Amino acid sequence: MAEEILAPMTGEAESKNFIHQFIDEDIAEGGRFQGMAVHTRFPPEPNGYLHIGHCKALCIDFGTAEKYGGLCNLRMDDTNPTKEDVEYVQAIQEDIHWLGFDWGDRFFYASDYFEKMYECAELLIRKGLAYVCQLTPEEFKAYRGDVSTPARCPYRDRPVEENLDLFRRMRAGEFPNGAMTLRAKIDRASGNFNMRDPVIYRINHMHHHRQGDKWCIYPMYDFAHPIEDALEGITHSLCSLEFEDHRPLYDWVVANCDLPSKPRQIEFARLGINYTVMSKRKLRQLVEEGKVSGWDDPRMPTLCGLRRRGYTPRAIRNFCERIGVAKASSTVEFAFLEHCLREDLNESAQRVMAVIRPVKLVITNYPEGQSETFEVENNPNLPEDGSRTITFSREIYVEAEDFLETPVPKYKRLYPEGPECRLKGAYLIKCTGCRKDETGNIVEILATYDPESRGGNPADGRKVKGATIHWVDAATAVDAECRLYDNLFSDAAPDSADKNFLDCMNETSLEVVSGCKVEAGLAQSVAPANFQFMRVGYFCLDSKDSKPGHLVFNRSVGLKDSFKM
RNA sequence: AGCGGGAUUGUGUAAAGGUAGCACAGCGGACUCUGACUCCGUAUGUGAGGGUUCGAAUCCUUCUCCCGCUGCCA
Repeated sequence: MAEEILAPMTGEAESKNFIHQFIDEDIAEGGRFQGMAVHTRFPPEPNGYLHIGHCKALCIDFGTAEKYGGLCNLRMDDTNPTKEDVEYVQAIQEDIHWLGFDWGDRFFYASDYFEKMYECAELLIRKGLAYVCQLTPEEFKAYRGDVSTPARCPYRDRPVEENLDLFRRMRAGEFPNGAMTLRAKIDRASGNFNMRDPVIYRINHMHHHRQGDKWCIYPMYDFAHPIEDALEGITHSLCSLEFEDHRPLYDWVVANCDLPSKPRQIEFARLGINYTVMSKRKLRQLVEEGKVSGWDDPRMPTLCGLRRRGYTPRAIRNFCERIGVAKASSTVEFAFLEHCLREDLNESAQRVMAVIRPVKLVITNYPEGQSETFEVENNPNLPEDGSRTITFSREIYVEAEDFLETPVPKYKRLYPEGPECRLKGAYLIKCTGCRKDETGNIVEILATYDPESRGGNPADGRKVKGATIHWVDAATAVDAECRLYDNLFSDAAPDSADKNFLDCMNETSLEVVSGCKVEAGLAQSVAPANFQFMRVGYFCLDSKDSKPGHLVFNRSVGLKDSFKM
């Protein structure tokens, strides 16, 4: 199963990205990675659900390790108890497994290294490379300086013994939150503000989801991360572009903390998709303010949301691999994600017929009271998926837009005196007219069928000029409610997705259509009959076990996206 | 302004001095029992100027524009 998911869909030659080139150079020159296999890590902070952007990082982290025959660890980067929760730890693991990545037995928590990090901090103090600072947060900000003014700190030259004593008392819980910090002594005048004596430990009297109340001081990311990497023997620590400025600090920690290995940080551009909000903070806001039903709302770009919208692991991973890796920040078109999904679904999804906005069609020359059945294939690309039996009779439902009283140019569907059309898998019909109610709405389409075309094949082999039309039998069809989901911000301009994202989040991204008609057998497989249509021309069952089956609809359906004429 | 990055067609990404290619999106057409898929065709690109070279997206130089950083977040 995993292999199936892992198999690439396209036969494109594997090309080297700039990360591979860096690694090749590292391997070629030997040096600090002498004899080490390439080892990467995926380090999410358990403060939210994984989204499509994380998948890019996942593919890079796991993919790079795989390419070089190395390993990739999964590590919860839980150094700040303020935002973290166990709820997320399990969800993250599930989502990663769903995508088909496997970290084997290499699952770690950064917080399990707290003792070692503390030792590193004491080491820095003893080396005269760290000091306890008692500036209040407000003072700290005021003393930070600016591009032309170096930072100041009156506590910078505190004697080593005093620093050690204070730091130990910080750990012992003698001081309240914010009373003091441990700072690295680096360069108060650096143009890179990360190097201006950065805070490496802060006091936070708070229960940690894993460490409980053992600690009241917590290491900062910049200090903790290189230690985590080094302890796990990571050779290449791949992260996104905004950490570029932090690399000197990463290297400083690695150089000064007497660590077992010297990992290298390499940065790449994070994923941006137009019309899509990727900020974890904002996604959380949507959840907390009830704008969506949860992290797995099908409109969310979270992996669990995409899953409910019908995305497959294969499609998502293929997408992430095909968008490439570079350092230039970029925005991929949402249409490409959809393409990758269609590509996968076209191969794998079982077909079924359903009509979203049904109109009755009466076959006037078909005997009343008669019915018959047809065998139709479930997937033309996958004969092994078998077939199913569908019922046909005098009255059926077709899509409202499959009929036009007066056709537009190139319209190949039903209209009076129009071309012969094929009812998929059943018969050839010709439209003869329609019936309207007093307000002019079309309530019934009238047609005649060719009894000599059972199965959709005319006896004389003539070519069918019209289109093939999907239908469901009126007598046996089951009512369903369809939920048409669009991406969260389909109506928003690409950049406004970020600006007024809550305003952009509106009901247009979800349209509920009742009175849809589906094949009887299909409705039985899920109760209640509740369908989610994606705007890419496929839809899925939103079954209770969260394992949607894909069903191909006869053409693109979408909120703004009815078929082109 | 200081520091760090970046710029190849509408979008993303290749081309390590030698024909600017691929994918998506677009447009046109063919095919088709899904207006899907597939296939064929087509338009659009090396940010700007100088230099080195037989030859530059690639090397040098000047400029322009874009992004990130001034949390006791990650």
